Amino acid sequence: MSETTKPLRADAERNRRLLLDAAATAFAEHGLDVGVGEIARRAGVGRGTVFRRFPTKEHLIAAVVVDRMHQASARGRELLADPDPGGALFELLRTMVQAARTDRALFEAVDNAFLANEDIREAHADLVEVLDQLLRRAQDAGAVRDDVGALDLLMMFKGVCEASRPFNDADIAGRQL
Amino acid sequence: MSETTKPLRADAERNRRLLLDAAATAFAEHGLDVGVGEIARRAGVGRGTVFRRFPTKEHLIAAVVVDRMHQASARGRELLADPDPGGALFELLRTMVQAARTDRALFEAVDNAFLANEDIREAHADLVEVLDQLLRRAQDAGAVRDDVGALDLLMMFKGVCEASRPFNDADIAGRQL
DNA sequence: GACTAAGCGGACCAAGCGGTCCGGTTTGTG
DNA sequence: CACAAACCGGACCGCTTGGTCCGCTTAGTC
Repeated sequence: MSETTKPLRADAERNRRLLLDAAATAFAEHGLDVGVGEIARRAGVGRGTVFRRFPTKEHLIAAVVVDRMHQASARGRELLADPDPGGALFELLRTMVQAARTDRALFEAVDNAFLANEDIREAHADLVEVLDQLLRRAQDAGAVRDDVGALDLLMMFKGVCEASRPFNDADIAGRQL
Repeated sequence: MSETTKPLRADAERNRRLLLDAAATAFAEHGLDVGVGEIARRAGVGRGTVFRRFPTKEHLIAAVVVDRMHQASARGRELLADPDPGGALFELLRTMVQAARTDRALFEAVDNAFLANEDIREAHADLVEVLDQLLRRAQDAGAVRDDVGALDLLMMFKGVCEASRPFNDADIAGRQL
């Protein structure tokens, strides 16, 4: 895909992960406005390190988004092997809703940065692809109506997230199918 | 209600309106992070004026939110006289969706500031009340199912906003009823 | 084990922010 | 018309933030 970057040194790679995770939780807790300093502190590295790994704060954000999307795609691919197609699809959606509720700030960021960032588009396309496969499989199994596409799902998904935020149960998603 | 504040001088009142409007459009265009300076510039007043009228930027935001909510309530009250109860309710929802799409930043603000601000709670309660009346009227006329409350509507409303944002048609709202 | 390139941290900088203050101007009242 | 109170604008302040720089440390190779 976009792995044209040469491998980082061991410590660099380690810190990259630390930063990605620290940033993710920081964003989740305090919104996208958390200072770079705070993130660096949480990751246990210096501020300078952040800016060498990610030339700009926006790059950091984008990287986190991409990372999260990859996680979702990966989970989706796992679920492709699940014996119950309908359940598998449902499970992924549940996971995504859950994630979106915690990492809310990130998904706001997606809207803003969508057009601008190549990597995000790529990761997003990948996610849609997996979702699509999962969906078709569920449809072939007769677990889901045939007249919906993956994009419909994704859009609906965002709606559900937004609507369910005030409450604490995630099973509202159930009514949708 | 909360009109315990004594009447402002003519120019002061005028500037207040200018600021409220300028802030609303500024927020809509550039998000809640627009500087106070920018808002002042748009309104054609000095920065100092902003802070005398609204002691804090947050107060400004809250005031804009309240203002917008009042507008919605007012529109709702007008619609109470509409001969077609179902259509009236639907019309208000459409208006709200439309408004929320443009003033998106503001409705995010509601989440954040909800608990904190008295005036917002008040305006919100008022809005819910009108919505409730409109809803009951529509239900009495048999235009809407009986098993939904105003709060259900409001929640659903937010969901619809979020979901429909990427697209340009607002008639997705139609499917909900 | 020594050499070098990559990586590190934190001092440093400029910019922009929200918020304060005060000398001059406007409003409207008697 | 005069006068006080309310209001105005913008210079000013302190603080935080994203981003740069450079002397020192570490990883990996021969």
